[in-house]
Amino acid sequence: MKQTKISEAVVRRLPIYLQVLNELDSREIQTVSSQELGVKLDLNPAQIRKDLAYFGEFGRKGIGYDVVYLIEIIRQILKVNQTIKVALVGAGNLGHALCNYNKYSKDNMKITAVFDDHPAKIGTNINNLVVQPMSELVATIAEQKIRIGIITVPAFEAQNVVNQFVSAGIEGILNFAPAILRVPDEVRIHNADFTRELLSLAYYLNHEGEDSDETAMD
Amino acid sequence: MKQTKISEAVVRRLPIYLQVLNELDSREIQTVSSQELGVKLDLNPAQIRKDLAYFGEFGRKGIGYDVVYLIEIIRQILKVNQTIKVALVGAGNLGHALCNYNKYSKDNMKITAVFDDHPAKIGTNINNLVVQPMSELVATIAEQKIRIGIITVPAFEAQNVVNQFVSAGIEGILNFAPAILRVPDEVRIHNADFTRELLSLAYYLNHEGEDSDETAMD
DNA sequence: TAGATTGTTAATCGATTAACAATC
DNA sequence: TAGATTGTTAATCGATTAACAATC
Repeated sequence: MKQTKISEAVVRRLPIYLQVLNELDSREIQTVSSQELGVKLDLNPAQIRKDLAYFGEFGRKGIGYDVVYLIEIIRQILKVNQTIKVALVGAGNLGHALCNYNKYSKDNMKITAVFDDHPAKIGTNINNLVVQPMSELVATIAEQKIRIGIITVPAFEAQNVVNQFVSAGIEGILNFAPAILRVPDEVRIHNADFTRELLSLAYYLNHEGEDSDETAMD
Repeated sequence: MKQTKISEAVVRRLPIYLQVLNELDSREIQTVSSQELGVKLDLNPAQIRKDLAYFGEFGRKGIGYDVVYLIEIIRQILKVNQTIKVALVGAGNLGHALCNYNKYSKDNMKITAVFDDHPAKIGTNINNLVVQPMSELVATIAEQKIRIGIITVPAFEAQNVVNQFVSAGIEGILNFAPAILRVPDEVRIHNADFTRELLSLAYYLNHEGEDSDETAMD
């Protein structure tokens, strides 16, 4: 697998490819061209071919890509061909929601440890997992060799959880709290704060009638 | 407010600026420079200045930006200076979690209508809102003049909800279902599917020990 | 063979960064 | 006045797209 320097834009498209491919596979479609993928995803076919070509030659000229094979390849690239264990801190509604996703997910990412420091939560059951106190975080993460952590606590507690994750050796964090968090350079953090998404969505609402102009302009 | 063509990258940074500014404001800091914002957000100060300059001149040379004033300006740009009503479909755990965010949010985006077609859910209460059946979606959205919709149903039901949102005249959709959805050109859809985030995070895990090389290479 | 489609190079497009005059 | 910082132009960098030889 040749590996130069892959841009973040490329990496962010890989899970999307995986999603369509899974869909195609469940409909028992065996082969797909970059052209067809492009239509489905509103992407330029050349971009799709180029993205994949960073990692190797997976297609067949004149034919396209084998769906099952490409799924396997992208899983390998994303390192989710084996089960990846994930820890979650914050056993509220959102934490529950994410744990439940587990059951239906086709991906090999499983939440295998849940933590919360609220006494009422500790010891309760979420989807077959017992909620553990934060004091057990470091030991459990080490024991299970967990490398990814999810934060679903309120904003004011988020930085504290980040720090504990970092001490525990977590390498990647998915943060749902609406807060700006500091991590050391070697730890990666992705923000899934939905208020950001909502706010940027609001920007695109046209203000019709604002100056008595009803035309939808581009 | 001068308005050329604003790139999506710029729009996506505005909510982040708003977040830091709110934080600064709550700490009663009155003025901030692009330099300081850059440090906090790991962004180039020139980029921050340029982003803001697309919309007007809001800073003072030699001084920086007035925090309160800039918050107001960005709210105006994002069109969240008045309350924006949002509809949500899918009263499961995730739907509950998002409704609860409402209470604490400093943003002016409020979920004011919740829908679900599961008989056990209809009529129940979430955070002072009564869950309505889907049959009432069009009427309620028209009545409340709702323009943004959130989807928190399972993947296989998501496209159906999209279609109903579109018929109801919704202009922007925030989708949490792990599905690829089709919308007409005039409707905007943002995906908040957390599995995508998790998968791209997995890519960045180094594979130490894989070829007996423990060095963390950049 | 003719048609389709890949992988890849070159061209284009757009976004980020550097630099600096203006000015608080 | 000297120091700081903006708004903006020009330079750089990187990502997307077009084009096409190779080949199934």
